[in-house]
Amino acid sequence: MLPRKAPVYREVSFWKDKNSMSDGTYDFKAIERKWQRFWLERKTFRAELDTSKPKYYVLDMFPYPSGDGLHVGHPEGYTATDIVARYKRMRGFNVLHPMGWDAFGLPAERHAMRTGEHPAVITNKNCETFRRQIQTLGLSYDWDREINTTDPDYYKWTQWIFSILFERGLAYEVEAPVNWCPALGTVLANEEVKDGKYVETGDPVEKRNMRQWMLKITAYAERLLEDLDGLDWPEGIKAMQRAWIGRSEGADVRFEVADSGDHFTVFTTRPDTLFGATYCVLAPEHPLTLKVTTAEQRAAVTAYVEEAGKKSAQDRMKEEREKTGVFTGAYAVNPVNGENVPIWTADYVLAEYGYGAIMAVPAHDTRDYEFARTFELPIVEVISGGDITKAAYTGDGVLVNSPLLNGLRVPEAKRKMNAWLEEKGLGKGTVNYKLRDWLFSRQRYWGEPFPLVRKEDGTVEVLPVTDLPIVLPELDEYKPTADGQPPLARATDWVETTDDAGNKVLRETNTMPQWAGSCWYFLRFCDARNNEAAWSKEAEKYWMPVDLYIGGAEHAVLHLLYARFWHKVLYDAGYVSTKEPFQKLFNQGMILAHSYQDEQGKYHYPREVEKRGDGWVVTETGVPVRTQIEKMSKSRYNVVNPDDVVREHGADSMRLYEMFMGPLDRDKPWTEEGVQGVHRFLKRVWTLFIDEEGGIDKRIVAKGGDEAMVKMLHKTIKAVTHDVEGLLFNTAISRMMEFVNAAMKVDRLDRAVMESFVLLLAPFAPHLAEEVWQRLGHEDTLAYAPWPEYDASLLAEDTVEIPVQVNGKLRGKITVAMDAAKEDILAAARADGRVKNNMEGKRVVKEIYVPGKMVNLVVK
RNA sequence: GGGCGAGUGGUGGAACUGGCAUACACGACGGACUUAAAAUCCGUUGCCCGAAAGGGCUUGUGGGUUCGAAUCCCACCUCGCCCA
Repeated sequence: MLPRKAPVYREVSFWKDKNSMSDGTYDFKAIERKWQRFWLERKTFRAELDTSKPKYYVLDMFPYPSGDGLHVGHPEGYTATDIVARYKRMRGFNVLHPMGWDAFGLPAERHAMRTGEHPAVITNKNCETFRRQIQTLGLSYDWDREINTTDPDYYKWTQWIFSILFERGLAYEVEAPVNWCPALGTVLANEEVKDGKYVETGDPVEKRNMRQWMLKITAYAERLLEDLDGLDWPEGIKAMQRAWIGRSEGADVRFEVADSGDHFTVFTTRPDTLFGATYCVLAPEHPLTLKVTTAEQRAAVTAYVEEAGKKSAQDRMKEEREKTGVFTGAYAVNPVNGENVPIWTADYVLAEYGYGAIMAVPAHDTRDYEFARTFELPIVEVISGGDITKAAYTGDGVLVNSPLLNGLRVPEAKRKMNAWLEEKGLGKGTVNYKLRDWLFSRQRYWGEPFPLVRKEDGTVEVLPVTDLPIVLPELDEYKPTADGQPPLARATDWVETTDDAGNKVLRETNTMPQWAGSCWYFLRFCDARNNEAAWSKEAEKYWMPVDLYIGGAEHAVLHLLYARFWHKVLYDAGYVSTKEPFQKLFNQGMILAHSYQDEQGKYHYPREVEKRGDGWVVTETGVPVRTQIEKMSKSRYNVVNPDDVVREHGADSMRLYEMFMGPLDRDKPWTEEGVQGVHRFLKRVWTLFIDEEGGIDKRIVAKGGDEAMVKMLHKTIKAVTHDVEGLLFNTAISRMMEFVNAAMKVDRLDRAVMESFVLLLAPFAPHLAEEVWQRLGHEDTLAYAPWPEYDASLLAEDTVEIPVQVNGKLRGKITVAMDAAKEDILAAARADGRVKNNMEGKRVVKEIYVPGKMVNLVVK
C-alpha cells in the first residue's frame, strides 16, 4: 500500500497568533519550541511518493536506544544528513529522510534478567527518550515512517526475509563452537570475550559445541568483493571490507597419512613452495588429529587439544605469541617428492580457516619459520633471494631445490605446480576466502524468533508469511534454563505447538542476532506502513538506492557487509531493483573531550577542576591533574549531554557548532568556548535582521542597499553551495560568518540580499531562519523555498591584485585591469617600489606571469 | 611487522588543479559603554630583529624536483585507525 497523498500544510497564518515573542531579543527557547511544534504538527517533512520529482534518499545509521540517552556524537552525523536533506528539498528534490530504532539488544535483556520486567518496557522508554532528544535538535525527519526493529509489525518482515534465505538454501544448521560462560549460564559474543574471559566480569569462558543457525554469506563472497568497485565509499572502508573477505588464490593439495588409509586436504597460497613443505599441522579441532595420533603421543595430544579449546581464535592468531604444538607421532606423504613429513597439531592453525590443516614451509612463511625454530624441524629453502638462516623469506625469487620448478620465478612456478597437481589428481588451483559463514543464532530472549518449526521426524519447516509474525512469548524469567537452554525454552506452551495439519511441532528457541533488523531497515523506510508487504515494488524502485548514508566507522565491516549480503539475496529473489543498497557512504569522526586525571588515575569532572598557572588542579583540594583529550565516556567523567547544550545555547547553536568544529570525517575535541562562539554568531545574525522592538531592522531596505554586499552575497552563495555539496560544512559556515561580518559594517542592506542569506543559513540553523523568514513577512515555511542561485556575471572583477615575487619571495603587489597585456603587467611589476629595491644591481634572467595569479621575476 | 590516514599559530582549523601560508572561530591583550560586572561593540594578535620603514624565519625532521612546494617525490620521526 502506498502512502496516501496528504494535504501539504504550509500556510502559517494561524501560527502568527501564537507568536508571543514581541521584543527583539534572540529568544532561542521560544523560537525553537515554536518551530519544532510547527514542523511536527504540519508534517512539513512528510515524504510522498511522487514520480514527477527527482528523489533523494539520505539516511543515518539508526541508533541503538541505550539507557544513557543521546550523547553529542549522535547529532554530528544527524545534523550533517539533516543539512543535506534540507538543502536538497530546497533544490527541488523529493527527499526521504527517516529515523528509527535498532532496539533489540543485550542491555535491555540484562535489565529484564535483573528486574523481571519485560525488555519491551525499558526499550520503549529508551526510544521515547531518544525521540524526544532528537526532536529537540530540529531534525527534519518524516516521523510517519519511524520504525522499531522490536515491533512485531517490523520483525514480521525480518522473519519473512529469513524464510527467503532459508528457501534459497542460504540458511543451514550446524554444531558450532560458541563462547559459553558457565558462571553466567549464557553464551557470549566474540567481542565480549578476551583472553578466555568475559570482559566485564572476568569469569572464564569456554568453547562449547551447540546447534546453531548459519547463513551462507560465503556464497556471495565474490560478488561482495567485486561490487565494492562501483561504490562511492571511503577507500579505507572498502579496503577493510576487501581484507575481511580476504580472497586468496592458491591450491588445494591432498596429503596421504603414511601407513593408513587416511588423507587430508590443505589449502595453500604457495603451491610453488611444496618442495619446501617439511611438516604438516592439523588444527586441534581437526577430525584426524586424535585419530592419527600414535599411542605414545596420545596423552600429550589429548591434553593439548583440550587446552586449545579454551583459547579464542584471536589469541591463537597473535603472531608475537610463543608458538606451541605437539607431535602426533604420525607422518604424511608430501605428494611432490613422496617424502614422509611429521604431522603436528598446533593452535596457530584454526579449524575454521581453509580445511583446518596446513602444509608448513618454514623457509618461506614467518609463522612456520618460528614454529620450526622452536621445535627444531627442518627448514628447506626452495626460493632464492633471502637468508633462511636468519628469517623466513616471503618475497619473489627463483625456485631452487624443486625438481619440477627449478629456475622459474614464483608466479610461473605457482601456475606450473597447479597444473601438475591437477594432472596427477593430487589437487587443484582454487580460490579461498577468509570470510566465514555467519553464525546467525543467539541464545537470547530479546531478538527475533525464527519463523520455523521442527517436526517430530527432525525436519525443519519454514512458516508461510501468513503465519507471521511469530511473536515473542511472555516469560516469568529471562534467564537461560538450568540446563543451559536459551530463555525461550521456558515458554513450553509456545515451543510445543502444532502445525496446520495438527501434528506436534517444536519452535526454535534461539533468536536472531542484533544485526538482523539493521540488514534491511532502509528498505522498510521506503514504505514503512505497508501491512501487505515488507515494501511495495513501486516504493522500492522509486526510493532506492540510498543516495547518502552517514554513520560511524565502527560499522565499517559487519553491519555494512551483512546488509549488502541480504540486499544481494533480495536482488536475486527479485524483491529489490539495485545490486547495492548504499551508493554513497560517509563516516563521521568521533567527538572527543578533555578529561582530567590525578596521579592515582582517578578522573575528575571538568567542573571540579580549574587552571592554575601552567597546570590544572582540583579546585577544592588543589591536587594537580593531568589533562588529555580522549573519547567521551562515563568512566572518564567527560561526557557532554546534548540536552544541556540545547538548554543553554539552543539547538541551532548545537547544530552549528558540531558542523563548525572541523571536517566531518575527523575526530575533534569538544569545547564549551566553541559553542559560545557560534552562539554569538547566531545572535549577530538575529540583530542584523530584528530591531529592539522585534520589528525588521531599519538597515534592511527595499531598494538602494550597499552594492558591495550584492557581490558578497553571490560569492557566499557560490561557496556555500559548493561546500554543502561536498559535505564541507565547517567552511560553509565560515563563509556565512564572513558575510555577516561584512553586513554588520554597512548601514543599508537590500531586502532581497538578506532574504537570500536567510535561505542559505536555513539548513544549518533552521529555527532561527524560519523565524526571521516569517518576520520578513513570508506566509510559508522556507523548507521548500528555492535555494538561491548565484549570478556568475556579478562575480567577475574588472581589476585584480597580483602579488609580485622576486626569486620566489613576495616583494610587492600591483593592481591591474583583468584584461591587461602581459608586457604591461610585467612593466608595472618591475616599476613597483619594493620590487625595484630588491632587484637593485641584478640582472633579470626570467619573468613568469601566471594570468590573474602571480608574477615572479628571477634575477641574478 | 604490514596497510591506510594525519602532523600548519597559544587552541579548533583554512588554503580550488603546484601560485599572496595562517581564512573563519576560540583564547589572550588593549579600548568603548557601565558605579561595577556580565553582555555587546571596536582594535591588536605566527615567531624574531627594528622607534619606524623594512628585513629575516616559519606548515613534524632531513633531502630532492620546480621560476615557485603545506601541496609532488625519497628517507626518517610522532600520533591515530585497521589487519596481523
